[in-house]
Amino acid sequence: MSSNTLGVRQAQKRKTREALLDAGLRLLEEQSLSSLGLREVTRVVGVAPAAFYRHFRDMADLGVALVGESLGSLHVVVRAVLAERSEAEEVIDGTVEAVAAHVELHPAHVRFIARERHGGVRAVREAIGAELDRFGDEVAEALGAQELSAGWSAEDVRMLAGLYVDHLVMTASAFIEAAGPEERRRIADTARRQLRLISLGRRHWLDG
Amino acid sequence: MSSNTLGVRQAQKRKTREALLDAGLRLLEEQSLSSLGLREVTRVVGVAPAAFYRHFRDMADLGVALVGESLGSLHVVVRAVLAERSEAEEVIDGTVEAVAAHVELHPAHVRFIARERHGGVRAVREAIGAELDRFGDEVAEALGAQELSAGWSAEDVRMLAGLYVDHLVMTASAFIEAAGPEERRRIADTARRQLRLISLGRRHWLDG
DNA sequence: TGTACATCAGTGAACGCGCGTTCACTGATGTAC
DNA sequence: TGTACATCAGTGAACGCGCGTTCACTGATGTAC
Repeated sequence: MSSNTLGVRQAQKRKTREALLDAGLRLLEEQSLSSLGLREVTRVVGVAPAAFYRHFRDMADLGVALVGESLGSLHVVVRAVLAERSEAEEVIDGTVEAVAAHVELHPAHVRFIARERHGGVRAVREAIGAELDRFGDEVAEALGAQELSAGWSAEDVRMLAGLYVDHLVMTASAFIEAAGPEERRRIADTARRQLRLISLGRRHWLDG
Repeated sequence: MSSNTLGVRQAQKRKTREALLDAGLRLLEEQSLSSLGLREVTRVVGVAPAAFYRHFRDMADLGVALVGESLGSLHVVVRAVLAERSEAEEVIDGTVEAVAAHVELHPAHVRFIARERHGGVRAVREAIGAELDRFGDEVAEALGAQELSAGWSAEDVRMLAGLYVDHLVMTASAFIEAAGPEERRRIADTARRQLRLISLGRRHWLDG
């Protein structure tokens, strides 16, 4: 076995682990983590219940692993949006489109985060909270580097970043529950106007 | 039995029903509705499991009843805040204080709403969503009547109202998870500044 | 006021079922020489 | 390359347990006269 290829055994183990995570995520579309059963998950994957313990201590442990996976994919979106260097209006449109596209592409991930952010499993709640804080820090850093933030205190920049992150999560959650294209359009439209209003508040912060 | 007093039988039934709701709410501080058991609830109340069916079809039914109870108490707070007629800055301080006080007074109600808003039980999710929409309508009506909203379209007023309601829910959820007085102060401070920024955006909406 | 009957909230036993966890095991993969 | 032994992901049977739901019931409350 070479140093950069996994042995057959490790590769198979990783495959099973990912199958368990996928099955869990799928089953969580219709229930909460605190009611998801170990046997349910292993049944979907097609392994014996006891095999679960080779990968996770319990369902909370699997949940924490799902947090990393779910928010990792969102990280990419946020970074892409922050890298934008165009006009404010375009940035807003781009952000809302990126969020809509992300929800379309990874609905189960987004639903999981929305559902468990305040869910019944403390370890998972805390993992999501910590990860969203890191998002906030990242956004704050990007905002701080912009001309518009000249003269702002670090605290105020972080407060604005928090508002953006919260708004992003609210919007993503709204998209998830949208019944059809008509409702999605309405949600996107409202989100854009809210971002515009926040953007206006930002521009007048120092002379307000 | 007079027309405005309940018979003994009805009074006792209502008492049991309320005991079931209270027990459910209490147990939901540490888990989600989709994992809350009927036997758990009846055990806390001290009645036979089968007695549950005299009051609710199933746990989802009990959950929907809790939505009314939980958001009913918040309604009072919102109305009080909206009735304020003082300076913008005072209104903001008053709002944040009212939210903090409400969370202090009814933590279980607030936690329930935060947890189940995107939780695993559709009927409850929808009941919460509908009720929050009604909050939005109510706030929009109050905002629309203010001078600052002259020249605004109804849609824009509703959009702003939605932003306020979402922010209120986010702030209440943050208070719930706060570890101590220090963190609560930080959350209140951030919430005030965010409301101030939104308020600025509002003032410049038409000339933006 | 008293009596006879109706209502119905809550009981308690029973049911079949799926749960999480344990355990000794198997057999393919990995390692040492 | 071949052999002997070690590792360990996944097995399958077993366990005790609490679950939701049903049912005929009891006895206090309510109603009609």
